[in-house]
Amino acid sequence: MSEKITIYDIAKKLNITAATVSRALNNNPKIKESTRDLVIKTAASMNYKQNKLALALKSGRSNNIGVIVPRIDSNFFASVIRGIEEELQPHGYQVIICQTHESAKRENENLYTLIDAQVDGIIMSVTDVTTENDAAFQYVLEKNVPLIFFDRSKHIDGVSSVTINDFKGGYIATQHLINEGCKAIAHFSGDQSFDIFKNRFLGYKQALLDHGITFKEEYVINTKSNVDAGKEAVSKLLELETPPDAIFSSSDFAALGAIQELKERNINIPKDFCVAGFSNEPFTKFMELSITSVDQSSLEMGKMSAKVFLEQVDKTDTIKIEKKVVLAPELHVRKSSSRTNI
Amino acid sequence: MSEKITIYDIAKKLNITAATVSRALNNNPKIKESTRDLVIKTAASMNYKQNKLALALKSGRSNNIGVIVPRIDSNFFASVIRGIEEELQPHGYQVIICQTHESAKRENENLYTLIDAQVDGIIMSVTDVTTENDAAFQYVLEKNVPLIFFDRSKHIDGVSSVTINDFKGGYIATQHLINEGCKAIAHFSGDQSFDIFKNRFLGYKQALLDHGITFKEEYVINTKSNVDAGKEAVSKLLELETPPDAIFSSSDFAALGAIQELKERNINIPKDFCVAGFSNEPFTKFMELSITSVDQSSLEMGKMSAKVFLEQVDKTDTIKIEKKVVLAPELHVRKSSSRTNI
DNA sequence: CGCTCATTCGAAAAGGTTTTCAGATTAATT
DNA sequence: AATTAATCTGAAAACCTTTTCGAATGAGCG
Repeated sequence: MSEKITIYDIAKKLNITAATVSRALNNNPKIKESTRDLVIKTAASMNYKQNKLALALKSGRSNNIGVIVPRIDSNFFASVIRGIEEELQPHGYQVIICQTHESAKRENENLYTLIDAQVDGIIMSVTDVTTENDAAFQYVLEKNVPLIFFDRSKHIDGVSSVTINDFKGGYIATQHLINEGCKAIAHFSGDQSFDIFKNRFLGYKQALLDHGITFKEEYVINTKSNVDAGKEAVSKLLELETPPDAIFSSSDFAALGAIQELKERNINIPKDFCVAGFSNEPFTKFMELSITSVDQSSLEMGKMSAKVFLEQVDKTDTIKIEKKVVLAPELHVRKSSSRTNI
Repeated sequence: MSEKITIYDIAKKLNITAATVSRALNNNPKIKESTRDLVIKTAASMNYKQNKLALALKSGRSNNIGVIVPRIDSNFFASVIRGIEEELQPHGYQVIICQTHESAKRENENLYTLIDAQVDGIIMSVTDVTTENDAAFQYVLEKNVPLIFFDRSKHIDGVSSVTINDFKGGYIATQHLINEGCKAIAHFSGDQSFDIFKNRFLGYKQALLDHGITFKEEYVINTKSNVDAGKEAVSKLLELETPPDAIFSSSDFAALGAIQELKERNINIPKDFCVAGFSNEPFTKFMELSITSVDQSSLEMGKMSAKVFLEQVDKTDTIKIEKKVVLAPELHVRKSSSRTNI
């Protein structure tokens, strides 16, 4: 167990004071070149390491940043975190992760815990958009800790956000289905209290409108983001008097469920039915019948969130700049909707 | 911006000293019941929050734990991290993540950075098993910081590890293929310098031996863990004089590549050729032709690693207990190898 | 020689908590 | 009533760094 050596130890050895050592090591200009060199050399020889905890206490900055996500074992969130880590690591920040598991209570706890741990910023995708109780968020803002939402965001003054253009995502996916000759396009919508799902829905609607297709309320089904929900939903659709011939799903998992159910019923994809999903989950491209999907450029979203944080962290002004970054979605056309390629 | 209030502020208000406040808040038994209540009450009323950085400096414990993985956007690593976070969060630990991107240099840097940040422990899957240079690891051990390897481990005295029984994983997968009637089973092996891949290979070999099938060197192909590598490898196998009728792949991705290539060549799976992979990646069960795979119980691995850490963190003894936990693998039989179900 | 000014460094406080040692108060015992 | 024991609290050190303020030294100049 190597003894902890401090700047006092160095000072004692050189018959100077700890203050001088500190200044020398921090390149303070008011130190003679010769003493600086001497200090640096002996510090190295004594194997001195700065105590980051003492520095954190003194400066009030922990050099940690908190990231809160519903869960980490989802490709999307993991990719975003990867982007954040890669962008922030060169700046000396460490990334602390928290999971909410879609619980508003956990989300609150995580916020308070991170502030208690004195993180220098928080990047998160919100779990709880419905409640009006912003207390935890206001607490963060009071402490002047930069707060950045990504993907799922909430309208709070002073909070920046990084999202993709979900409206456009919904639009181009739907437009693509129309271009492939689909006439009756259904939609699996997610929880409409989230902006992301609402906007995908609105994009879908607008695309229909722009191409002269009348919107039908019964073609919109609110589904959870899992395979079984997709199966159920498509079953309902097929029971309609005039069933659709395509689905734009807000979720890749629900899209997969729909495809499985359609195959079960011997409906030919994409000849008789097209499907497009959202998120570009890895499995969509691995399937034998690969699934068309809208990519959210998750890695880029993470990096951008980190950049926004870096911009805000040094602004000591109380004038918070609220920045809204919107990334472009990208449609990956695959077999589940490629009639032209057949 | 709410003013930071300290135990001194509470002390002043109550005409007592900060020491008493500290003791009262920490349930020190040598404090009168009445004063304790009073302190707790006024602390709450003044909205006091303990300064974790000061505590960390004083105690030398940061309440952070570092996790180092090659990358986070892989289902396996993300799941393990999820397990770690869920197990440790109730104990007040925060999880800091680092990525190595399979670079030995980055791995070293991460180790030093985490120690500098005074984490209370490190849980990692090693990137660099070949080099003899253990300096960074020794540095961690010198500081008496618990170090736990999961999955990919390295033989270092004093380091605990949590792995699955890869030998058994390879054995049961191969045995399953034999039971399905396969006579000539090939193997996609990973980098043999890693124990995990070597053991899967040995399990494969043993299963052949136990069932009277002669091992053929030319049936073993060293592949990277990606789709294209699997395609290439299976192509080589099919060029052999007596090509195999099954593959046990150490990687799900390579298994997928093999399947794609086999289909391309109109070889019927599983009737004429069976495939089994390793890792139980999500896509293996989503495929139309779902892929048999060995599950690594990643979530459990994470939780177990965290538990081992908790056991070691409070042992102030210098007598380090080196604990080796081996979890049981589980074979998930799916269509790519289920002849009996057809 | 005396003054100013720049340069370089030291003393001490600040950041907030825990903990050891000892002192004070009260209660119990003789 | 006096001594002892038990209980409670205070003072100060310790954790380690940065930073403000000011002091000392020496050079340059009148």
